Amino acid sequence: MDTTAKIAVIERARLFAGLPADIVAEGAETAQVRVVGKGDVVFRQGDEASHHFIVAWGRLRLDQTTPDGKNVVLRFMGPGDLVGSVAVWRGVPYPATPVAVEETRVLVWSAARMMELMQAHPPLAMKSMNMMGGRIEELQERLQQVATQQVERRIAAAILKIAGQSGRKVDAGVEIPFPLSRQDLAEMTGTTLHTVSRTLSAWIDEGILEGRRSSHLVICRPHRLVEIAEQA
Amino acid sequence: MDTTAKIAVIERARLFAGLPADIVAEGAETAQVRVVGKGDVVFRQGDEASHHFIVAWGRLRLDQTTPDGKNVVLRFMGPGDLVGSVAVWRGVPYPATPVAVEETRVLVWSAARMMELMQAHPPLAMKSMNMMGGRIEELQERLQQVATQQVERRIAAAILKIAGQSGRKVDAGVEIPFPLSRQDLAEMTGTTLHTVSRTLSAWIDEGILEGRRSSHLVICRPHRLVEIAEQA
DNA sequence: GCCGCGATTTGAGGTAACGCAAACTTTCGC
DNA sequence: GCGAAAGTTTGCGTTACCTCAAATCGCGGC
Repeated sequence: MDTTAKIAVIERARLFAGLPADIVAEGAETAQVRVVGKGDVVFRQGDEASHHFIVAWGRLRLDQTTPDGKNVVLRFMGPGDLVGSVAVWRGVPYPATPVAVEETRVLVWSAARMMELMQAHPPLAMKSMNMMGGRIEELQERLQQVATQQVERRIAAAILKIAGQSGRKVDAGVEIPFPLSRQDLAEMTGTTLHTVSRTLSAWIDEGILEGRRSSHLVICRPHRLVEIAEQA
Repeated sequence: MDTTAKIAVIERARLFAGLPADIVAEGAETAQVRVVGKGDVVFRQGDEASHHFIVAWGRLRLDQTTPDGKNVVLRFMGPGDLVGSVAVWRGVPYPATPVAVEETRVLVWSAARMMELMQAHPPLAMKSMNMMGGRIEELQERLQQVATQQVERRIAAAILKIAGQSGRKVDAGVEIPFPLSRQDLAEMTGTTLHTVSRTLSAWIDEGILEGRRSSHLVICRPHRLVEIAEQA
């Protein structure tokens, strides 16, 4: 990937979006590129946090494993998303593991290099705070959902959120363009894959979804899903 | 409260901790003070985010209300904690309501004034990012707890977290020095006050806690609570 | 094209926790 | 100091969801 391609990626990333061309170019020049194969990890939970990453192409699933072996999916990340920065700033080990759910390319900066960029260009730091704020809001919303809503609503909300981030219009409705297993949805919503499977089966019977035994889900009736997600 | 007193407060606040005296003094001079009576709010969820706050004395409970009327306690905040900043930076309405659980004093900065401070003193922005990162980690941990652990463990973890933040040693053990209702604990852990009451009753019978029908909880056997919070 | 393994579906039974309800106790306003 | 209101305890029936179990399907490897 040459600098021109990197600039194209970075411009779309929220961290650099709207900033002057010279800052974008400087960011692009100092970035390395890394290819992460499907199923491979960018880094592992517990590793010392030494680099910042931005997703260029592809899709990552951010997993957090508990001491007793359970797994939680914190979020899915796509092009433009920032990975690892929180741990780098705080000087703590990465708290989760990003796994590629399809072949993915990431841009990489060392902690020191990104620190230089930020100190040279305060707007970068402001954008970064803005993005961290977005994460906080998202986490607060999910905490509220898991704490107060029943499983069916949480699953609906999770699917809608992913569709909103990554969905693509196809003739049957909105497609989620990467493999999203029942297990993934279960670990996003704090339930079991059995319950997810039952719930999706019911929705497929009602014509809300398509994708039985298939890894590419299609939402046929998004409005109905929204109703379920918001039902009292 | 005069500037000297404000400086004393700000020095202990994580946002200013360890920074040169002149920055601290400048922060103190530009801060207003506001008294918030027990049960009163600093601002309301949905208000336009116009000011940053730091708790000087007292204790706040950060509540988030859902469209269908349920309530979640996002966190308790004490001296040194930053309130409202995330929403100000993002330019979105405050996403939650801080309620004083005892008489509380807060320092107040307008959005513009804090922006000036941050731009004049980059270390302030770095500290702020650091604190936001802490919030993210905390929220991820709680999400994981609510999503994977059963109620008893979550209640134990919530009590331990509050004790760690605000607990005071007394001869019977560690006391939580502000009123913490069963309802509060229920809304922190995503359960009902009935379940919290039953659980605490059992723990009081076992001698782990004291504080039946009293608003000041005392943890007599913290180690036992840790075991419960970590049990497989 | 066939086989084996992982993902999904579906069933049956159990249970943790909820929802409702009522009694009781402490706190707070007057 | 008294009464009302708020917070807490406790019992009981219900249920949403989990756990265990088995059948089925689809995909990748050979």
